[in-house]
Amino acid sequence: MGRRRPGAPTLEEVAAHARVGRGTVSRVINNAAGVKDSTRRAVQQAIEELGYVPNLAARSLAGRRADAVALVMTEPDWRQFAEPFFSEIVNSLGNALTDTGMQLLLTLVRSDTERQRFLEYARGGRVDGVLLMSVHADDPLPDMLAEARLPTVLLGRRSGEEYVSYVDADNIGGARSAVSHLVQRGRRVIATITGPLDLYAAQCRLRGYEEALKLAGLKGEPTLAAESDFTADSGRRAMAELLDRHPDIDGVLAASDTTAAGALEALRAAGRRVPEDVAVIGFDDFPLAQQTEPRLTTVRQPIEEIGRAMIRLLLEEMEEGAVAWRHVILRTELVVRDST
Amino acid sequence: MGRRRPGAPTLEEVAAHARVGRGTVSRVINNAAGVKDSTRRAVQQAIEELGYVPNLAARSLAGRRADAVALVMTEPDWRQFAEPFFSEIVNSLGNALTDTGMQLLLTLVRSDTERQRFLEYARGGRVDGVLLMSVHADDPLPDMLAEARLPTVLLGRRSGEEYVSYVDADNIGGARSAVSHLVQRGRRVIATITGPLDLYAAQCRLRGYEEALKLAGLKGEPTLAAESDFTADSGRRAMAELLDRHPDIDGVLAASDTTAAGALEALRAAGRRVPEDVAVIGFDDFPLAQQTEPRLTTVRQPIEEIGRAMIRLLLEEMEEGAVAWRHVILRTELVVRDST
DNA sequence: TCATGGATTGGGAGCGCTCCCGATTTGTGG
DNA sequence: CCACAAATCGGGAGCGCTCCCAATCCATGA
Repeated sequence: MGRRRPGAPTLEEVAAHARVGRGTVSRVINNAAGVKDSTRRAVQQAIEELGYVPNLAARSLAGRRADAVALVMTEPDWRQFAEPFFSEIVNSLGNALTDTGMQLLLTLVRSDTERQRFLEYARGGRVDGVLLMSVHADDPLPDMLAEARLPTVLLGRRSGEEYVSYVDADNIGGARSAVSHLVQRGRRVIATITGPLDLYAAQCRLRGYEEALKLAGLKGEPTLAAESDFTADSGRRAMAELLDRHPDIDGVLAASDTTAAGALEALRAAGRRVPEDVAVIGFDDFPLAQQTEPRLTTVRQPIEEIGRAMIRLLLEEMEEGAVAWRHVILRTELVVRDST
Repeated sequence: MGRRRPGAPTLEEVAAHARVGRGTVSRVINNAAGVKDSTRRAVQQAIEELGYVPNLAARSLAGRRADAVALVMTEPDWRQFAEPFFSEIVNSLGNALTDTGMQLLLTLVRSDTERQRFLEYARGGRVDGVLLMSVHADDPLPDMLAEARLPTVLLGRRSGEEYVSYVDADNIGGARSAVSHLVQRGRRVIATITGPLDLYAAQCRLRGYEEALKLAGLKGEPTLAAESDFTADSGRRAMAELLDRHPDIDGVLAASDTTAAGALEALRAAGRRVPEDVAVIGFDDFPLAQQTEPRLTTVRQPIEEIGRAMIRLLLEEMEEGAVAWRHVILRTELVVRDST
């Protein structure tokens, strides 16, 4: 099954063709120093003429490196995958990786079989490091990777006691400042639409919400919180439910911009004006936040910085061999627009 | 950069530990026949005890195979990536690949640099085959892969004269039967919201629409067609535009369910009842089609079959070394629900 | 009991590349 | 023109596995 085309030129053939040694060709294709300019050109010409492409398996084997990192989505529910957060993150990781010469491979782990297969793939040395996103509290994969001594960086953490390296946004602080802003705007009955609460990030945002209420001397009732799964649809439903329970709501913090967009629709359907009757704040600051009507006030997550930080941590860990875990928490920022 | 943990046990060490030869261990880990049961068990125990994991680079090098296929998204516009079509397809490909033991790697090609890097990766033998989705008419990647003799299968084709292997749905037939159904329902002013017309699939659906109109003796004006990019938002806009141009529209064929959902909203906003005033048909039959109000009549694309067919073609091509191109066109089916 | 042939098994010969050290070439100053 | 160091270069020694053939084992039937 799947033999490679035979007769692909090898490094040795290039060397013969250019009348130099193997080492020299190797130096040239790896852009290493210590090759006379004239020689380098001769080799490059030979490569050109033969249409030589290095065999990456051989390179991996000899060099003990794969020059690739995997981005793993552990999400049995595929809907998640289609959310903008995902594509934004992939984008920023791609950018951050561009000049390292490494390939970014996305991998999907939807079942135990697939988890096992990925583990074999990773432990088999096909990737130098692993990036994990949307890790739920009970996901064992990070531990398995850590045990295998594979450089690993999580996007977000599974709990407050996470040890595996991670990059996270300051969810508590972001939510807190959002709610404080609502309070400053004179809102008194402030509800929240949370994300799925088995995600630590969602818990943190809820915590920030509660803290800010307490700080403002407002009482936070459990009935002022409704859970969503980050989709617009669930946001719509949650908002309708909240309005049902508390018709006097005048402020809402949503778990994401997408959710907030759903909430806006529900509010419109219920005949509430935004922001006059109800002020709404989203979370993420995706492009979407500027396309809603009215444009969303939201808590900006520095996606680009998150991507860069993840890659930086991963490279560091690869460098020194996964002997320590590093954590980075990035500041969030309130972006005030028209919905508050 | 990125040395693998040293001291990982090798096949040779396992052999020594189990007091057998290298070949025997190889046979065991590859589940090959011709090993006595008792020997097999002994080897398995040794593997267990040493925590042995095969080095995939070495396996690739010696076996001239990668046991992985890449799914490439060539889409400079990331929004596309977040559409349900993508996750559905990935899902079905994942299923189809499950029992081949191969890894599915998603790769993103957003720029020329990335295209080049991917090409090196693929030609370097890191994957045995390539699946390409959402290929636009002017995408050179399929040709480059074909030239490199890499087994390749497209999802959809770039034009009517596509030669590279592909799996496609019968877009013309699907659109035609959808419009015929509208005609049967007594509709006379039938519009269409097309997909981006640089996608051949979108052209075909438009063609099917036109053919059916002609068949029914209705005249099709260019102003009865509006272009979208498959998103709900563009569907909404296109529908509003169509209503503007032809207030007497009583039937619409949308380019996808997502687009149709947008169209439904625009119709509602314009005060039209569906299906009483205007009948709407989507395309794809995603779960979404059953969640709209009213539930969508739509043209079902057999996603699961498409995934299976793509994998089958790819495996065949890998088997025989990309000496021929194969094409499969899958039948589509009208699913009648409440919007017509 | 002993050939006979199929079932197992061992291990040599690579796969194509990187690493690295010793050899060769080149350049420099006296 | 020569000694000596620096800049280049060549190629042996693997990396860990699969392939495959020769060697060994074993059950059978005459």
